[in-house]
Amino acid sequence: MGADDHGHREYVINATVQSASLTPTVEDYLKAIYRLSSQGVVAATGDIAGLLDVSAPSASWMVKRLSEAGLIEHVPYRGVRLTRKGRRAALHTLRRHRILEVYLVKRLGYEWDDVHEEAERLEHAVSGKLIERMAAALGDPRYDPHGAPIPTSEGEIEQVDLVTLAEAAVGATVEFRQVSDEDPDRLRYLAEQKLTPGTRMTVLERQRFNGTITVRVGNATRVVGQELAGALLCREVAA
Amino acid sequence: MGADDHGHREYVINATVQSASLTPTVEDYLKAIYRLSSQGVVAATGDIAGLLDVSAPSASWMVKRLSEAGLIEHVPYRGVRLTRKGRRAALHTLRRHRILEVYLVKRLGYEWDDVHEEAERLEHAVSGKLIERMAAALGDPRYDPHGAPIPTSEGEIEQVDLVTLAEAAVGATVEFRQVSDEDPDRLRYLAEQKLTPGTRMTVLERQRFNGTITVRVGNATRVVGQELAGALLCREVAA
DNA sequence: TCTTAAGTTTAGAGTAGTCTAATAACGAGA
DNA sequence: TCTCGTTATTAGACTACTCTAAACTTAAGA
Repeated sequence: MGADDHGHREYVINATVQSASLTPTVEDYLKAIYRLSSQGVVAATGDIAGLLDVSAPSASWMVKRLSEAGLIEHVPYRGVRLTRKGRRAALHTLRRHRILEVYLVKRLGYEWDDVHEEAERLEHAVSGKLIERMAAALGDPRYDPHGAPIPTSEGEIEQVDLVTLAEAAVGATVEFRQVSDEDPDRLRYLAEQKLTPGTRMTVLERQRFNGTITVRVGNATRVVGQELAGALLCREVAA
Repeated sequence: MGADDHGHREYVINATVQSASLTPTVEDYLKAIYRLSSQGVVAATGDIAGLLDVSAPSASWMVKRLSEAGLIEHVPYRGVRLTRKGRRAALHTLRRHRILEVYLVKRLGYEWDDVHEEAERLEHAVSGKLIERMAAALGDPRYDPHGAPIPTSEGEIEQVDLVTLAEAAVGATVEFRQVSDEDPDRLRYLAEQKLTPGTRMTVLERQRFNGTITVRVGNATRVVGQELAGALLCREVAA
């Protein structure tokens, strides 16, 4: 060692990771990688950079560190995948984030379009004790305000196959289950339209070229644009 | 410039400070300086280092930066004093800390000996909006669980002259008003002894050499050691 | 007034990130 | 198989802190 100084100085990550604190930055990277590799797909360094809004070299540098720490597996120029340790850490942070979101909505009068940013900061600062107290006070919720499943404190997460409304077959009845918490405008729009998780819709028609979808909600008929339809995660329902 | 490079590289603090985020570290330093210079006394660099458990050079370096940012006035080798801007920032953080402490106790079942550490981390992460929601939910509390006054959102703080029980005159009746939140053991002991802020005590006797104080609380007589007595901040009461 | 101890600051280096610019590797089409 | 565009990584610098060791100030005692 010592001879191979590749530009950035080298240091070993100090985390034992058991639950010994990862830095907020590391937690954010792990969450991003988790999101990108939902189906076991490898995440590209560039996608990580894009999601976290950092430069590609920054992401590349962090990937190296994470890999050295045993939190991810990295095949240079190929991509990245969470190890069991990394996945555990990511789900740990995700649990915090989602419990916080529920708490802010249910106990402090936040709107569902307004909780993401706050939770994003708090998830790195709350103790495990506080999160479990919040969870208990809320009756151990299983979903966050946007319908996303909350990992258990043991690190398990419900895995349901959802399709976007954009993908649903004409004639199918689906239940709107989940939407990303990251776009406040979209969330406000959905709230205005009374389109919240749990709503059942029947796909009546799909427009050929603009991708617009017509659905029946209750007795009303509604037209959903392509972009929005692609963001609404739904479960196919028998009837 | 450029020629006078005194070891540490130079950079200008980027904070406009209006309410633009100071780093957590800066907030901690300002809080420490506020505590040390309660009565307008200058705070020594070494005391700041001691309170924050950092080395003297670290404190000295930060003092320089804080001074450049207009948050403190620094006379080298003499000491440090908060500017109006610095005081505002310190009280801002203190408000967050104390609101959080009340919230944790009243809404999440925390014990008063257990809130300091949690609040210490959260105070840097919560938004102003969240703090004001918590404050409103609590009915705008004026004191934290340890009796410390909570600065208003405008940055005003109640200034009451308190004496420690150790200083109270024999024969005097005092009301226990406030105790530091930083020593969990002491707080647990006080809770066990049912000695909480609001308790009235009459000083019956002060032992000559060990400083032990005998007080009457209600109908009971209690002996309070010197160290503990020095930590109990009291208000002198007429009767 | 001189010396010395205590306390403060400077010197210089390390850590965990950030960035831009330059280089290297991959993979798709000719 | 070669070339070229895209993507990834390395090079090197900067920030906001941390530290130890050394130098400097101040205040107090002889």
